[in-house]
Amino acid sequence: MRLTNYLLPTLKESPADAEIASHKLMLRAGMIRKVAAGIYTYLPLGLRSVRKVEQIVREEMDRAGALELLMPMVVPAELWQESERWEQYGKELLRLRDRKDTEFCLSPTHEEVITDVVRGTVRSYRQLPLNLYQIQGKFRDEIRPRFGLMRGREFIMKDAYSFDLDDAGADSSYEKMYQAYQNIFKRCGLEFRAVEADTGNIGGSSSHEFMVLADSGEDAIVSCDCCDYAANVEKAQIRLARQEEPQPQGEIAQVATPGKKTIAEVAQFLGLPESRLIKTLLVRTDAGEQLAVLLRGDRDLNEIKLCRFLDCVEVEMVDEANVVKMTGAPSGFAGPVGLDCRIIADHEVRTMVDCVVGANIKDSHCSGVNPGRDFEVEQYVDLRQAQTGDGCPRCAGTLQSWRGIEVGHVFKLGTKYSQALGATVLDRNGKDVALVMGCYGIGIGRTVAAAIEQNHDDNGIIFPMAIAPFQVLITLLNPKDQQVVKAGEELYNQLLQAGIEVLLDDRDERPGSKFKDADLIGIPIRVTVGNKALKDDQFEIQLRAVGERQMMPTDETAPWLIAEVNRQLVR
RNA sequence: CGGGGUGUAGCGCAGCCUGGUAGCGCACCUGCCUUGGGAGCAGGGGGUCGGAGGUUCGAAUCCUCUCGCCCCGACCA
Repeated sequence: MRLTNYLLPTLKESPADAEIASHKLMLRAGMIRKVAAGIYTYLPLGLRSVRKVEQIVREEMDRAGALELLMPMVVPAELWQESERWEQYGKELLRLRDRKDTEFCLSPTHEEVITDVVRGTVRSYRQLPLNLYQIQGKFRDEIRPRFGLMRGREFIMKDAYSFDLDDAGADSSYEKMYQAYQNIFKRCGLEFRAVEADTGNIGGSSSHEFMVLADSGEDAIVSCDCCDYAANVEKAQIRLARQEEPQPQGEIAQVATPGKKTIAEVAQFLGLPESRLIKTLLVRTDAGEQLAVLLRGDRDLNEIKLCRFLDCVEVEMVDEANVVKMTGAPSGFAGPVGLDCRIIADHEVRTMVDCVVGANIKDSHCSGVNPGRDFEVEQYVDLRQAQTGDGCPRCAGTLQSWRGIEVGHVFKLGTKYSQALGATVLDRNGKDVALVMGCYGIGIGRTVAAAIEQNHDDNGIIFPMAIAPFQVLITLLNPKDQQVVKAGEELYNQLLQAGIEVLLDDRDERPGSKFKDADLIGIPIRVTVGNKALKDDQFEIQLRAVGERQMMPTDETAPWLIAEVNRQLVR
């Protein structure tokens, strides 16, 4: 492709509403343009990267035995009513009516549609296993779209759905997808982790998220430094520290802590580490129960673990009026001693000795407090958020925490949708059996964004070869110099014939602008054709990731480039 | 949804407080000049100042409403 025939609207400055590197760079490099909040046009350069990821996904899905199909984006309400998600899904589901006033939605995911297809086409266990996928635009009316393609409302997703006769078959389908995902993200040149994930309120068994490691990631994950345990912090378990029988020393005593309401304030005021305090959280479940949750002062509550333990969908902090009602004091001074409600605590609290808790009296805390002696805990549970330094639940190793961008998710669905929609087959015995399903998603645009997040510098993007919009960029320094044009075009044609994706910068611009654009758009290999080097029959080669320039005889350049492109693809 | 902010040329911004016929940089067009890291000079095009209503002789500026966009939001006793 010649740049003079291309649309490459690069920007010197980043638009004010872009926050993170990938968003800024994709806008500046002319890959995307915003149309509305969370809705983007993919410009030619951006689309090429998107297509690269799609193609890798397609190849690996096909290799894993999945079949591509394409479902509609506009889906009748009645399908969603059958699964009862029409009511459950909430505002993320964009609903609309046609001219006959029939209700539809823009489908944010396709369990209903695919299940409908399968129930109408698959009758026998002999047709299983089946794994169907599509690569399609999805719409979710996110509360807060942000970070460009990272969290858009409209986005491109690969979603796959597997159907098996039984759990063993479903496990095998899941394993295949897990492996395919490993291949896909490896081929994309990403540094990632597959982590155990919370299954959310869909319930069901296992689930893994594929996380690209990046500081700007919206998810927190932990991984073990010894074994391969890795999990989303929402899910991460923590090895129990060895417990010695606590030996209470002190006597309980009320201390004045005027106006000191937070853990940090109280700890500082009393000159104690936060770990000597017990944090007393008063929460209310969605069923209306109010209870106290205790944690070591320097720990954070993992609300998902709490919900799972309490068997509820969400909990909220009790409001000020009810804090007063429960404790007799304003918020900031709640403690477990003498508290008249159910009390549960994180395991760690059991080992704490002579600690400080709220006194349930305004401007007062109690010191010398000991669990078991001074108050009763109904149950000790794993409730805290895992963090760096915590023990691995699988081995003697230590957990390390990271930020991650969720680019893929594999999930065992069970029979939720097949039962709701009546997707059954006859088994060997001629008996009707509900299909066991799995679903598997990959955010295509997000994968491109994550790759940029992970591969950029101050000057711009540094694309991994596999998803670069072009593999080689040839910059003609003096496009009016016939020698330069001739040599450059010859190389260009050689590369094209070899199937290399090459972009020829034949614009009549100053060298500086061309180099800046080249760095910005991040094509992995750059060849500079200038009249000086050409006098010695040489081109200049520069790898975007490395930066150093090297001279190369013109007749050796094409073969070298072809080899280098392939070398970087295999990696 | 709550809190905060913002909306002026394609992009980045000033002007608003203190009302008086809209400006800067980049980009774009023409010409000259220049050509190894976003050159220079000269000329030029482009704006219903997000929208509606109001106050006023006069509104980008003040008031009311409205829409868009951005940021933060269980953080904890």
